[in-house]
Amino acid sequence: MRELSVGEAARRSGVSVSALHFYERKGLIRSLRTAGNQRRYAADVLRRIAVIRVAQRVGVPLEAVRQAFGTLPDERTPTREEWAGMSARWHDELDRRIAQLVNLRDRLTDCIGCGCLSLTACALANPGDRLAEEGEGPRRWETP
Amino acid sequence: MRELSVGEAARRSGVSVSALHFYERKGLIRSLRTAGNQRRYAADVLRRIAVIRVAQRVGVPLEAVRQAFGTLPDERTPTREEWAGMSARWHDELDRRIAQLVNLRDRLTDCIGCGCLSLTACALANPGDRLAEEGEGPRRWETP
DNA sequence: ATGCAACCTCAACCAATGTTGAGGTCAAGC
DNA sequence: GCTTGACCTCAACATTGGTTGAGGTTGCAT
Repeated sequence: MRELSVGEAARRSGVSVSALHFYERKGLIRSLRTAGNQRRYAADVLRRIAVIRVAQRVGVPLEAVRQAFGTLPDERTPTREEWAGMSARWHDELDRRIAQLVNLRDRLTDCIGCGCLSLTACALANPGDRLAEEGEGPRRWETP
Repeated sequence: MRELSVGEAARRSGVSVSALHFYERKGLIRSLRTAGNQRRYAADVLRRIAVIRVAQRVGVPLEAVRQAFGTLPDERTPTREEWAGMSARWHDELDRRIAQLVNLRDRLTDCIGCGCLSLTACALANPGDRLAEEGEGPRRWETP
């Protein structure tokens, strides 16, 4: 079975049919059509959906994913190397998110220790504090 | 200055006045009113807002924060011990989120190694895989 | 006592991420 | 060749987390 119908893609990926329609409208995935106008997906759609799911777990908006997908070929199924490149970039993004959360956790520990949570001296509470704000996560992705 | 107006609270916390109104409507913060019906916040509102901001960074919905706040006294400003208890629970939540992301990152590394991202054998792509799904984040919070 | 910034409420709107339903078509097995 | 489940489009609705604006009031400084 070389091509997938929406229902098959939905079952295999774990997302709903309506979500697949939605992703297509948003330009995240692409389908060929049968003579009768039914969607047929190339196998790479499952990889794309997997990436979308990872993205959502780490809080990256779909629009940023769409842009990331922009680096992949449009008409051709991406090569393993092209996917590996994308995956490496995701790995870096996860590294940043993890570092951010660790930082946050450690600051929170400090705050418990000092009893200061949210007072003016506390980095967590003070949005002007560059150390607390470094990163800001998804924004890095949207404007790299 | 014992009590804060909305404008002051907004400036000190870094969130907008309209967001404060919104949090109040949602039951996350509480205000006293002057004779002329203007809001006056007790100092602990800044801690609450700080917690809200941390929550949003790690993807916890406001409703879950509201429930967490339910453990704090309603009429009285919480004691340091009560805040410390909440902070400790946040610390645990951050630990879980961090563990989850580390897990995800390492699985992604495997996928780069094997070139499998999103194929049926891949844990990231297979939602039925309990190892990949463990945690699921905020849900733990909503129904603890 | 007056002016003006800051405040009030309420309703409408926004964007992201989908879901639901109506009304109609396709395709595969009996 | 007919039935039945899967599919199509399009529009409306849902939820979260707010913002914006209209129309009116308060309170601090002069």
